[in-house]
Amino acid sequence: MIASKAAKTSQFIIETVAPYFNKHGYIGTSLSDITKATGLTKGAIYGNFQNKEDLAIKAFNYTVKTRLWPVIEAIEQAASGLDKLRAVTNFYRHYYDHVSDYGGCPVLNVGVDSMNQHSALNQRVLSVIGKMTQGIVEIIQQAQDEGSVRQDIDPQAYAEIIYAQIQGSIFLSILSKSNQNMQMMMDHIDDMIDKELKT
Amino acid sequence: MIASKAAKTSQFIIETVAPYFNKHGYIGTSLSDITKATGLTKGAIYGNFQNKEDLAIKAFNYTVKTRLWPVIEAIEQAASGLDKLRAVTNFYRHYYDHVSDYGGCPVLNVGVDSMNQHSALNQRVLSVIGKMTQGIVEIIQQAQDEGSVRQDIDPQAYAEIIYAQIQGSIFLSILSKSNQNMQMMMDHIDDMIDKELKT
DNA sequence: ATTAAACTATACCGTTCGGTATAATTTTAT
DNA sequence: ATAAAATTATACCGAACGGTATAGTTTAAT
Repeated sequence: MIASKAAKTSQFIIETVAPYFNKHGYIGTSLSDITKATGLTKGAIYGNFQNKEDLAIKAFNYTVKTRLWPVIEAIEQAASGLDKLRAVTNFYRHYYDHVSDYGGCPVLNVGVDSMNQHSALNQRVLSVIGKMTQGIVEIIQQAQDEGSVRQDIDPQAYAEIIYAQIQGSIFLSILSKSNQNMQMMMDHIDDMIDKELKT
Repeated sequence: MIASKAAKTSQFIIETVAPYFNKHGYIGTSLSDITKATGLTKGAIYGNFQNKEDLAIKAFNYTVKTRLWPVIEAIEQAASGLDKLRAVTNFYRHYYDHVSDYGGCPVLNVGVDSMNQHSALNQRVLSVIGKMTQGIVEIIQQAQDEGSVRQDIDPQAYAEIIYAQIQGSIFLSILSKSNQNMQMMMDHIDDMIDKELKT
């Protein structure tokens, strides 16, 4: 048994409802939406998941995996710290097309959706944000070790600035249904790296 | 009759439910939440508003008024274009404390909440974003007229960059329940004005 | 072929949803 | 004092909500 029937069904449910949760939020996604989208019955859903929140968390994890892992792969393929920074901005240059059909950015959507709750979803999105920021921190540190970024730069501070700039441009781009703002922001971040970070 | 009873009640309802809508979103705010918060009955609510959406829009407008008008007043009190730009960053330096008890930024919250719908609320938030951006455009143009900002700067492009940076830092600050990110970002925008925009 | 697992079909639970209706009461304006 | 306006109290509507239960059927593994 390489993959049990149940495991395959669970995966099918997750993949099917993930964009729905991303588009309409937790409350906005009803069980009838879920059964309608999957063509399965409530029995099948509750046979594979504890409850709605359990499914929502696994759907969020899957969305993060498919929408954000490509940037990690792009980073890994780059060798130098500076090239890794370029890989980040180049990834987000195409991010709008990467998530627009999917209902937008999962970090932004679930972040705002769970903003005033202390739910498991809220913890998960905070964890993702922390890991993304930490990833940028380590890239900047690597570039410093390689001597291509100034030593007096605070990696944590710049990582947070860069990630905030990315998320802000995501917000405006997706709301206005145009990748223009994202493109401009990525150019701006590239400029900032050249003018402020580089030795 | 300076203010009719109905007008006062309508205003009372709006002011009472506005933070609730801001915190929990449109679907997340039920009519029983509304009656419970106001101490009024459904009859009173539907006597003063057409329906739930009508109330939600008026609550959003009120929230925008109280949370965002202060920045407009601060801008008006500044004389030069450069001082007006400083007024913007100084306003957002205190924005976290200004909105944290209120459930966060109305533009961000309603923007994401209505992102995948073409509702009246979505149109309203797009309009607010357009006006905020246009306001920054005109400030940059004024500074250019005054000779304090370079002529080759594109006001529209920089206004959008600045507003995206602001919204991104709002997102991260409110999610992490700390104004640190906002403070850093406002410093960064001030630096950018000094180094890139100034003549 | 047999057994266990997976899923369907269906009915149901109590609760809440947004919204309507209406009579009775209170408040306001004149 | 009176009429008009505003609000309460209350019951109700059909629909949907998340979740549970169970008998029957299909599918998969051995």
